[in-house]
Amino acid sequence: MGGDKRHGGRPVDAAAGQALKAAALQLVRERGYAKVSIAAIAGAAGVARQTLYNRWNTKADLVLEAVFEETGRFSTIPPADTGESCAAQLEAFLVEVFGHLAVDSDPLRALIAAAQEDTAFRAAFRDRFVLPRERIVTDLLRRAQARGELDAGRDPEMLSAFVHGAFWYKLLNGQPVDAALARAISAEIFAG
Amino acid sequence: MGGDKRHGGRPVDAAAGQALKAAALQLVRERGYAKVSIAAIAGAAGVARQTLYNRWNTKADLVLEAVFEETGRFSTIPPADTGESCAAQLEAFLVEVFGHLAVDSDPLRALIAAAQEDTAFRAAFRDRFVLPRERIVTDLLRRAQARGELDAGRDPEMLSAFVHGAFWYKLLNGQPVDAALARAISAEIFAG
DNA sequence: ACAGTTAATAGACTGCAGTCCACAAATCAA
DNA sequence: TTGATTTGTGGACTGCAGTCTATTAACTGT
Repeated sequence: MGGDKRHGGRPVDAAAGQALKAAALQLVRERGYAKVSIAAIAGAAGVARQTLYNRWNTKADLVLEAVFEETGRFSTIPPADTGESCAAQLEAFLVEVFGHLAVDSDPLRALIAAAQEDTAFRAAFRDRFVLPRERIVTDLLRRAQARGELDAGRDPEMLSAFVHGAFWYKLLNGQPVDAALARAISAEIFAG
Repeated sequence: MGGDKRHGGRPVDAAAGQALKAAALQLVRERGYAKVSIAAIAGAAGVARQTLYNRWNTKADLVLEAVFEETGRFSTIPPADTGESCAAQLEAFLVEVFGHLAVDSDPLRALIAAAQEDTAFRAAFRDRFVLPRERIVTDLLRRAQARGELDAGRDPEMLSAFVHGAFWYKLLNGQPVDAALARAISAEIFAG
C-alpha cells in the first residue's frame, strides 16, 4: 500500500476539484445548504455531475471539505498555554470556534443532520470535526487539573462532553451560539 | 377562534389517521426511519398519499406524533420529589428517558436531523420534545439548590444544557446512551 | 504509432418527495 | 331533493439524488 502508482490513463483534473469546492462554498453560503443541488454545484463549476461523484460520495462530503478545511485548521490549533487561567483559555477557544461558526452555522447544522442519515459520512465528520475539538478541550481540562485550577476528582471526558454538548444543543435548537455562550460555558465548568 | 365549526362536508376519517400512525410506527421500527417512504406508509395504511399530506406536512411530523406521543407522556412526568437525593432523582430520570430511547433512538436521531432542514418542524419538535424535558431538569436542579444539595452559585439553565447537551452529543455521535451515561452525567453535575 | 488505462462528459433511467387536479363520497342546510 | 362544502382517491407532473452507459479525451509504456 502507498505504492498505488498509476500505470497511465488520463490524469485527474485538479482544477475541476478546486472549482467544485469553490462553487460549493459560494453557493452554500449565499443560498443555504438545503437549497443548493448537486447539479447546481456542478453547473457553477462548469463540470459534469459525474465528475463530482468521482470525488465525493455526497453533497455533505464535498461541503465538509469545502467549508471546513480552512476553518478546521484554525479552530483545531490548541490554545497556547500562556499565563492565562485555564478558564480564560477555554473561553478564548470557544469564542474563536463560535466566531468562525457565525459565518457557517447553516452548513454545520446541515452536516450534523447529514451525519445522522449516512454512516460513512458520520465517521468522516467525526474524524475531521468532532474528535479534534473534543481532544483540545479534554487536554485543556487535564492541564487545569494539573495546575490545580480544576478539582482532581472531576472527569475531563465528561466535562468535555458537557462543553461540546451544550454547544451542539444550542446550535441544533436554533439558539444563539456567541461569545456570551462561550463565557457562560467556561464559567460554569470552572464553577465547581 | 375556537368556534371553527364546520358547515358540512365529508367528515374526516379518524380511522385513516390512526392507521397511518400505526403503519408509520411499525415500519419505522422494523426498517429504520430513512428506509421508509411516504408512499410505503400510505400503502401499508391502505390510504391515498394525499390523505397523509392532509394531516401532516412531512414524514417527520407524522413520526414525531406516532413514535413519541406515548413515549413523550412517560418521560415528561417530573420525577416525584421523594426522599431521595436530587442527584439520585436526576439519575433515575435520565435512566428512564434513555431506556425509552433504547427502542426509538433511530427515529429520534432522524427527527433531530429533520429539524435542521425544516424550520416549522423544528418548532414543533422543540415544543413537544425538547422544552418539556429541559424544564424537568431545570426544575429539579432548582429544587436541589433550595435543598442545599447544589451550590446556590450554579446556573440551573446552563447545567440543564450540559445534561441534555451531553445526551444529544453522545446520541448524535453514535455513542452509547445508557444507564452508565445517566450515572456519569448525574455524578458530574453534582460533583461541583 | 499503437494498445492499454483512466478521467471527463452527456445523456438516459429509476425512485422518491411534493404539488396539483378531476372526480367520487359523505355530510349539512334549505 | 338539491346545492354547497369538505374529505378521500387515483393519477399526472416536476425536481432532485443517485446510478449506469457509451463516447471522447488525455496520459503511459512498448
